[in-house]
Amino acid sequence: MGAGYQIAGSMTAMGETPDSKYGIEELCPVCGDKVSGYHYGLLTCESCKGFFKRTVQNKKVYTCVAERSCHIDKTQRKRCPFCRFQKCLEVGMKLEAVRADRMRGGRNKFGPMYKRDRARKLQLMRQRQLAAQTLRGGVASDMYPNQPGTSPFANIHIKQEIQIPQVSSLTSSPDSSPSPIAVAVALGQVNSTLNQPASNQQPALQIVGIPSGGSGGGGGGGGGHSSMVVNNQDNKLWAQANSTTTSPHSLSPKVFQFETVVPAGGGGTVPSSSKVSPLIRDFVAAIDDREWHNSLYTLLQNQTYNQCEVDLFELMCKVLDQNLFSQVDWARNSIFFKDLKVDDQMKLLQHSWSDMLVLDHMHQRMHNNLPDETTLHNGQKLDLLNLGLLGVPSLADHFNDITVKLQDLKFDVSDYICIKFMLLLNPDVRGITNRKHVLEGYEQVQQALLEYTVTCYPQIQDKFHKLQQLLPEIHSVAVRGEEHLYHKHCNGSAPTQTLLMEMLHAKRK
DNA sequence: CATCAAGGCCAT
DNA sequence: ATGGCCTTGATG
Repeated sequence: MGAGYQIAGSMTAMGETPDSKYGIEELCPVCGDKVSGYHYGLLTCESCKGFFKRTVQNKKVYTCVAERSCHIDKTQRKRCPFCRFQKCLEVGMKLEAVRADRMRGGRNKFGPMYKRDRARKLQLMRQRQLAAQTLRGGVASDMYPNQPGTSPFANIHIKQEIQIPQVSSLTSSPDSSPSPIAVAVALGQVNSTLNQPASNQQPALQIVGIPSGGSGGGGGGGGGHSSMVVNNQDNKLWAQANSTTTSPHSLSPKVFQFETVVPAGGGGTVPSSSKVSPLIRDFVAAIDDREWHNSLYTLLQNQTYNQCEVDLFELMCKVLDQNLFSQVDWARNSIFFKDLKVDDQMKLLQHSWSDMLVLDHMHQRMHNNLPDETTLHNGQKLDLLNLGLLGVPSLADHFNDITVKLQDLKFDVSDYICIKFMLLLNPDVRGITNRKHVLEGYEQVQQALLEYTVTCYPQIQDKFHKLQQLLPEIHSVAVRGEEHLYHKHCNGSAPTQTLLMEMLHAKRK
């Protein structure tokens, strides 16, 4: 996807590896120049390394005299530092890797990541060589005798950790083909194009709550929401996170904390897991809200770092876009859905994405104390609730209304994930080729949720049907949000070339 | 002891 | 301000 992400040298005559050690020669994802090693999170050239360091260390603030979308390449990289730095962030260079204390030498927490990335690339290269050998009629096993995991098609789905554009993967590639239906791209290649910050690393922000807490009656969502703070320019605050790093004084603003304490005590105790069906247990176990928060954090930080003022609507679209990517990523790894053909997957997603976004926001707000507002690094306030409303402030009442009803029903994480599945696996979507499978999945989840509500919440009369009755309400919020976004888009005031807009368009066809 | 990513230096 | 080359120092 990204512009400079090429592997060369592996296809030369004898399968030799010309210069670089691993036979991997890549171009700097920022400017396309020759890569000199891993710098601040990924392989970049020497000059972009230096540029990134200077910018972050000296807290430089650039402005773009054009449209903030200057093309960056080797010859023009000096012309617009603003866009160059933007691109650095977009491709995933890590602010945290610049040390506030300027300590030299040593290693940081990205070391292991670099190592894994090397291994991944090496394997990719081997696969290519193997494939080339096979094509030429050579005997593959001569070169790589039966090593498990080195078959040509093994490990195609290795999760890529670095070198991935964050959100604007679709917007930032300068010379990519016009618009290869973003959904299909996302579905087909999420592994190589999409990567929310790796989940395995220590998350930049810790979410205390574990997704399982019943939303005890306590005033979780409704009342005074805390604000999370992305803002800080003080060294004192830097020291907060990152204790594993060699140099704990990362230069990036680190403080970004939700006061995330899932209402563990209180009225609603977690239903004992023995009663819960394995299906639901697996669903819940697969939820990764840390990653969700992490990517939100990274995006907000990257988008506002080093900028005086950002277009908040545009920022919101970017966040929604990112959320959408995570939806797709979640879906394509989910039971039932993953067995479908891409065409069917696309149809289901096109039909349910906005509902799922709204539902997800309710979940984040109710179960993870996502605040309604946050202060960005540059001091601007971002209305996070607006994300759940898909940009329509007037939907707030309706949204809160639904939230209250959900709270009354003691809507918990299991309910949430089942409903999400039911939204996704909608057997009524037209044109599904494998409707049977979709219906099967839908009914299994439905059944599981029914049993769950009956066994775990006997005190709530008819919880299952009451939950189901809320679906049209969620849908109406989603529909109005979609319309709003679509109008904004037609005005030209929404970012183009995003998965979000692709989704909006797909439905109108 | 070799590696290699981070910071520093300095001619341009 | 840029970018090529140098020094540093934790890691394995």
